[in-house]
Amino acid sequence: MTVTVSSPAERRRNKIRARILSAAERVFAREGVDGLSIRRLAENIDYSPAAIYKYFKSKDDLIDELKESFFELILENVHRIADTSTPFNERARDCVATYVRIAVEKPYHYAAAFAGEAASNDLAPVDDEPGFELSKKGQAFNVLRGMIAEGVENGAFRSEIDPSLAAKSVWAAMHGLTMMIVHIPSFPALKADQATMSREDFILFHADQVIRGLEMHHE
Amino acid sequence: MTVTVSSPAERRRNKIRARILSAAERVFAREGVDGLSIRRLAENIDYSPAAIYKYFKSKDDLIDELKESFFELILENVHRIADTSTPFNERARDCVATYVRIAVEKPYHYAAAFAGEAASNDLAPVDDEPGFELSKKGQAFNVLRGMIAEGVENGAFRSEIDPSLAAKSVWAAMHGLTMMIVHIPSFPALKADQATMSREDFILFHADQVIRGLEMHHE
DNA sequence: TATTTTAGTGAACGGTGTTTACTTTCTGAA
DNA sequence: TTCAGAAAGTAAACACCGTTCACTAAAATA
Repeated sequence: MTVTVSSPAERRRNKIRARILSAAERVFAREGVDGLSIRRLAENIDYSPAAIYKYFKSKDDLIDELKESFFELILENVHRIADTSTPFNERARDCVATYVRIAVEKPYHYAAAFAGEAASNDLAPVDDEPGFELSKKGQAFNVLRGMIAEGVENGAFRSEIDPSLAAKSVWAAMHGLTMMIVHIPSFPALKADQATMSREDFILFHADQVIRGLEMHHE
Repeated sequence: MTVTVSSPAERRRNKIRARILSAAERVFAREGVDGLSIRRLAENIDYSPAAIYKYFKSKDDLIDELKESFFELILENVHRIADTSTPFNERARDCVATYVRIAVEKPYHYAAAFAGEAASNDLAPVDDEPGFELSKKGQAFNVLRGMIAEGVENGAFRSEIDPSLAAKSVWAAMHGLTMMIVHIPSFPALKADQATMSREDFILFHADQVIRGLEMHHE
């Protein structure tokens, strides 16, 4: 059925590319962007430093690929939860909590993804026209926006809420928690303030707090 | 009244230290950590690179001082607002909005302050015993916590709220917005999604949203 | 088989933070 | 005032970094 879409040469090339990426992934996950140098990487895979440049335009390019597949991982997990049929509030909370959880598991990836100047084409455009390649980050944003729109429609959230705007606010709030944990490994425990709540619980607490901001004020 | 607490030599030394810091501040504010190199800095003030090391232990040390005085600036401004007697909700909102506003004015400072591994003694201990030097960041946190405690006491916020915990959540939420703006200069406007709301308005919207999460749920 | 493309390399360029050994200048006590 | 010792300042080197370039060797193509 599938026509031979790749020559042997091409497959060999992709294999080496993948080997470079996987070696890079390994050291990047452990030591971050500063621990990952082209020269070290080349040494690891027994190539000369210059060889890397036959496969990647630059170090930044290489790292961009690591970040993109990291967000692919987040997106997969969030999607899996978003597509279940558990009660709405719980589902929404689990989605945002999962986002934070996975991000925190690879702190260097997450921090790097939100460092530097931003490519400007970085986050989500509103429409995903077919054929228009949307970044994984952008896709994740769209899942969130859809979820909030659902909440507004079914009456869980205040009716005057603009889902696009609210999604940005919610994203920012969860992004902040993630960055805090990434930056302060003991968070939410502080120095003289030993953990009154586990990190897991705090993530849920924060998610609840954020969603509460969207809810109707009834009772 | 004041005894001569500094010798001429000492004053001369401090002057040069200050000159180094101010030159560093200038280029750091414009070009960030990557634009600031010891060698460029030395050139700017007509010293040899090695001379810098007579005044600062390392480049990181130097930058830490820039960050600390940046947070001093934030703290001053937040304090000024926290100490007014405008209505509580408005005051709270203005505090957090001001935090974001000032941070966004010096994006490199803010980003650098929340990059890397965190010194662990970074954020706030709960008690400020006299004689214990609290970082400016820590002091800012304490202002926020006090504010939330006030809200709980006067019935504006839900009574079951733990001010310490809630302060961490609120901080995280505002931190996230700040990071978003710092990272995506056009935020909250996205690519195919042109500004439906100005940045100023969005900051207030987000602040409202966050505070709403703390409020009582009455009608 | 001859030719062109591709994979891979060693050496260099220009940059970085930092240390070391050295000289000069200033300062504080005898 | 002189003189020892501290402090200020430096040139040169060390050990890195990302990247480019001219080059060879190997593989693919015609």
